[in-house]
Formats: sequence, structure tokens, C-alpha cells
Amino acid sequence: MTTPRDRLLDAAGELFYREGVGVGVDALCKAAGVSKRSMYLLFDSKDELIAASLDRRAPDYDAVLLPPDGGTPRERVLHVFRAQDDLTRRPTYRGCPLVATATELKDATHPANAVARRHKQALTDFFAAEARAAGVADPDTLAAQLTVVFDGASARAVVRAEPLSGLGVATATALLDAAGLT
Amino acid sequence: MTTPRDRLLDAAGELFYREGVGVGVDALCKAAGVSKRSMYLLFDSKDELIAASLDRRAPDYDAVLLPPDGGTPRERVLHVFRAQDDLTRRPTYRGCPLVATATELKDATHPANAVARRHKQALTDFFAAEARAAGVADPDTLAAQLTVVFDGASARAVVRAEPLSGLGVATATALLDAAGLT
DNA sequence: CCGACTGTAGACCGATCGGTTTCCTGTTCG
DNA sequence: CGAACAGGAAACCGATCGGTCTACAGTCGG
Repeated sequence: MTTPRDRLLDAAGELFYREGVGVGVDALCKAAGVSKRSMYLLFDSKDELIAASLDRRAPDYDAVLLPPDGGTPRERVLHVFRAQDDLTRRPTYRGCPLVATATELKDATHPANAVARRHKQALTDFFAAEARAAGVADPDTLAAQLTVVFDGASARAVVRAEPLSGLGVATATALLDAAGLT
Repeated sequence: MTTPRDRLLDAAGELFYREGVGVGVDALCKAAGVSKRSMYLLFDSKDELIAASLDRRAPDYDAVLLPPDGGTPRERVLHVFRAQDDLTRRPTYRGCPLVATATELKDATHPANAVARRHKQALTDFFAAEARAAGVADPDTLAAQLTVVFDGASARAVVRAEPLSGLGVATATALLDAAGLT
């Protein structure tokens, strides 16, 4: 039995990603099968719900992108970009949810923006840990560069409305080679 | 004497970038000093105005990013990333207008998305021309990779709400080095 | 002075916005 | 059984949405 809270977070995660944070509270509650009354008892405002739904969605997002245990640091890093490539093949792909939400909100102080910043940093931390394990000279810089490639690739897929077709993997590979992470 | 059309396009370009395409037609017309009647005589719909304002804004955007005549291909390419770095230092920076609009609209068939695609391709074409002039083996791939870095860097500045501090330039430099564009 | 034209001001339309409130049904627990 | 409580349905609030339309002021060429 799912709780109203779970249904709200799930519906919000999907609707806000698919149609943007401009989706109305009425439509959202209808999709979740929850009354507005309950929604406003569970969340202080729509803005808090946006932030909470992004926070909820992020672990699933990580699970899709991050590699299972094992493999070389290089393979583990490239797994992220291969997984992203797969995501961009879906017709429902609308870019990285974290970046998309931050972009739409236009407000660095919005609670959802802190969520996006935190989870994006987690990806960078993963890259940095792999780079460090591989003995790269400047793991933090490489990690930041890989994150840039990740977000740039997702932006490209959105603007061109087509899959990446290996461009993200190729660009990440070039950076790994340049940093000596073989 | 500016025409109502010019005032509308200017106000739309600024407001839609600063606050998002959710800005209402009333607020927009008030900011432009144009009546709604005139707006709807000049444009078929708000969507058309979004597309037209993006198209209008793009040449100015190019002028800020692209280098003046002269210089080596490497310097000319890096000029773009240095200019971007400067843009991210402005507190009003909200990411690349083309990517931000495409991300907000969530609709690949929206007229503004075609505008974004076309102008983003123009930047890639610039990169490709420089790469070709430098005799790079695969200029189109390098150009696509540089565009990825450009858009990823702008996304980073938005999510982190801080300037790039050289990360875009450094990442582009690594790719230029890897491609042998010295 | 006259009509034609341009453009602003703003009322108006039905729909929807975020948010609050009332009402009522179902369940649970003492 | 009955009081407490959770939660859905929906009315309601003032404001705003995209879009249309009327009314009127200003500026033309004749």
C-alpha cells in the first residue's frame, strides 16, 4: 500500500520532468490520486514538493548511471556515459532532471536548487574517487571536466532532439586519455 | 524611434531569459510598453513570440562569444570559452539562452526549438571551421565535443550558481590538445 | 476637415494558477 | 459502539493565464 506521500512524490517526479515545473497543483494531485488538502498537509508549498520529488528521484537516477561493483576505474567512468547514451535514446528523454529543474526555476535560492547541486556533486565525487583510485595527477579537475561533458551531452540531446550516438562516451574517453587514466 | 515589434522582442528576450517562458503576456506587454492588441497583431501567438525573440537575441549572443578577425584557430576557439567564462561571472547569468529555452519548453516541435537548434549548430560550425583550418583529422567530431563542453560548462554555472573559473577553458584546452590542434 | 491607419488602454472571456476550507466517508482503535 | 482521525471531493479565494475585442487618441495624406 503506497502512502499519499509516495504517490505525490512519484507523480511529481514524473510530471515535473515530463512537462516542467509549471504543471499545476490540481493536475498533479489528480495524477497522484491525492486531494489538495492532503498535499498541503504533507508539504508546505509546491516549491517544497518540487524539491522533495527531485530528492526522491535522484537515487533512482544514480542507480541507472553508476556501474555495479567491479571493473577498472576507466570502465566504471565510461559506464556512466554509456548509460546516459542509452537514456537519450528514449523518446521521453528531457535532459538531466537536476539540470532541467535548476534551469527552469531561475532561482539559485530555491530549495530544489540545493537538491540539484548536492546530487550533481555526488556524480562528480564518484568521478573523483575513480580518478583517485587510478592515480590520476589531478582527480578533482578531471572529475569536474567529466561532469561538464555529462551535462553538455544531455543538453545536446535535448536541443537536437536525438540520441547522443556515442558522442558523450567519445568525449569522456578523450579526457580520460588526456589525463592518463588508461 | 523603436517600433512596437522591436520593443516586444527586446522585452521578451530579456524577460523570458531572466524569468523563464512562463512570464505572462500581460507582464510582457507592460514591460514593452505595447498593448496586447498590438502584440497579437504582430505575432500569431506567444509561442511565435518566444521563437522570434530567441532568434533576435542570438546574433548578439554570437557577437559576445565569437572572436574578432585574426589569431590562430586555437586562440579563436578558446576565445569562445573565455567569453563564456566572463558571462558566468554576471549575477544575471541563467545559462545558455538557447539551451535554457529548449529545456523549458519540453517540446521538440516548438518553433523556438528549431531556432535553438539552428543557432547552436552555428556555434558547432564555427568550431568545425577552425578545426578544419588547423588541419585536424576529424574536425566535425572535435567541433561537436567542444559544443558539448560549452553547454556542459554553462549548465555547471547554473546548477552551482557560481562562475566557471576557467573550467570550460581548461576542458576545451584538453580536447584541443588531444586532437592535436596546437 | 476628412477618412484611413497605427497603436494604447483596458474590459472581457473561460480556464487555470497556488492555496485554503468545508464537508463527508471510511477506517481504526479504545 | 463511538470518538478520533485520515484523507478524498470539491467549493471557494483572489490572481493570473493566453487570447479577443471595443473604444479612443494621435498622425497621416488628401
